[in-house]
Amino acid sequence: MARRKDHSPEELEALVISSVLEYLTAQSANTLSLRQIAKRVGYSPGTLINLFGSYAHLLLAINACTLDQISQRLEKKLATAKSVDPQQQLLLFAQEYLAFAQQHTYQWRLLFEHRLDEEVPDWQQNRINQLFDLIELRLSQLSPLAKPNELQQASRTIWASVHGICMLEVDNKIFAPANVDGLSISGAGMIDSLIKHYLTSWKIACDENQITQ
Amino acid sequence: MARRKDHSPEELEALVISSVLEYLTAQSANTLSLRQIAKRVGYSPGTLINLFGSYAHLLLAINACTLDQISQRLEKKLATAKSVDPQQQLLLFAQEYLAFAQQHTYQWRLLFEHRLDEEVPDWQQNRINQLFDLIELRLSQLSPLAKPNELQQASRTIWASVHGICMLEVDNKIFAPANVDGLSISGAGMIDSLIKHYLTSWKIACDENQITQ
DNA sequence: TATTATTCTGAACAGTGTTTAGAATAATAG
DNA sequence: CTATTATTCTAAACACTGTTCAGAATAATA
Repeated sequence: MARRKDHSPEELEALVISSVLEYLTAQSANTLSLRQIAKRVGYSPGTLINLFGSYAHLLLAINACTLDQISQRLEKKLATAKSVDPQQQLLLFAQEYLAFAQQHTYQWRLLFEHRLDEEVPDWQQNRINQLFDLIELRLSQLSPLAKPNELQQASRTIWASVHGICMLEVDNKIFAPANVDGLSISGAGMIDSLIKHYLTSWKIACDENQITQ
Repeated sequence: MARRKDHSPEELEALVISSVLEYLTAQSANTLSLRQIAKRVGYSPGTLINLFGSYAHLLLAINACTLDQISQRLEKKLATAKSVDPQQQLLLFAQEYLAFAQQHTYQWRLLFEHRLDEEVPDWQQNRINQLFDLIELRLSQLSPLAKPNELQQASRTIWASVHGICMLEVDNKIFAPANVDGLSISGAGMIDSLIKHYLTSWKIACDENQITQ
């Protein structure tokens, strides 16, 4: 038994990825398995290992795809808001990130649940750094005299915070449907609050810091 | 083979938990298994399942323990800082949370990596709500006229953000040792930045909101 | 002492990711 | 056109996983 060549390696990889992405629209990645995926696309487990290297690397390929999708959406969002002020842009940025997490919950979770034992691959770190750059650019517009390390710290702080809010939101969506006790606190509202308050104070502090020197 | 009764159920449970916690000081929970734990404590896998219900519930028992440890540390920290102002207390609170995450990295990660398919158990939600209450109390001292939903939103926003920063810190610690490119951004610095800027602006906004009504 | 109840385990089961010998086909050479 | 080489793929085996359960070994009780 062998040598079917129904699909080229590239086609098969695309087939696998789209099959997994479809699965992740309805179910968590930890109910998934290599054998299951193999059955789904009509190939043997060994074939998928030949193609991706291992099951862990297959999932990594999914994550690469996810990271691309996120980058694309965020940059597209910013492109439609070139005329609004930097703070508003950062808010749109964060809200778009939250929207992706809400719309592709299981896919988004996989991106952070699945860690290799090795270091984070370069391409992944590059993608992430690219996103940080987008944030830093807006921060420097907001406070033109801010020092590089101030920009770096602020961008990291904001991104980590936004990410934390998204995690809380996504977890609650799955495990605690509709916070019943009185008012429900939405992720969007929290992001609003975070960006607004953090940035207004940060801007003032940066400007003051500049004056005193 | 059977009926040893070397340990009472409570003793065995404690033995298992301490054994796992020790393991987690050096290695991640996803390199662990029920059979491995069973071998480690000298009982059969079935015995541990009889005791905890399932492997997932065994890990849940670990997480219960972790949540207790965290609560205890945070409350102890606050007890030693009764005279400092609320904002400083919140800062200490967050820094202590970060410190725990840094000192018990794998144990802390397990708390969030391991999700049951069922809802979050009541006792876990209660523990978490208790921590939120500690935050809300300080926020209400900081801005005595803030409305309940303002307090709730601010406490959630702060906690989610602090948590996000801790995640970033802990991931980098494992996967990207010592950010090489120029200055390294510390989690402690980010938490400082977050708490300071968010709270100063939040307090002002709450007070202004009160005046206009 | 005989009986009942409890505690525990070994073996089996269905599942997992991964390795590998070799079958089946395609591409190439003579 | 045939023979050889190269490629593609899979089935079977391996070592693991969590979980179930009949039944052995002991404790408690009658």
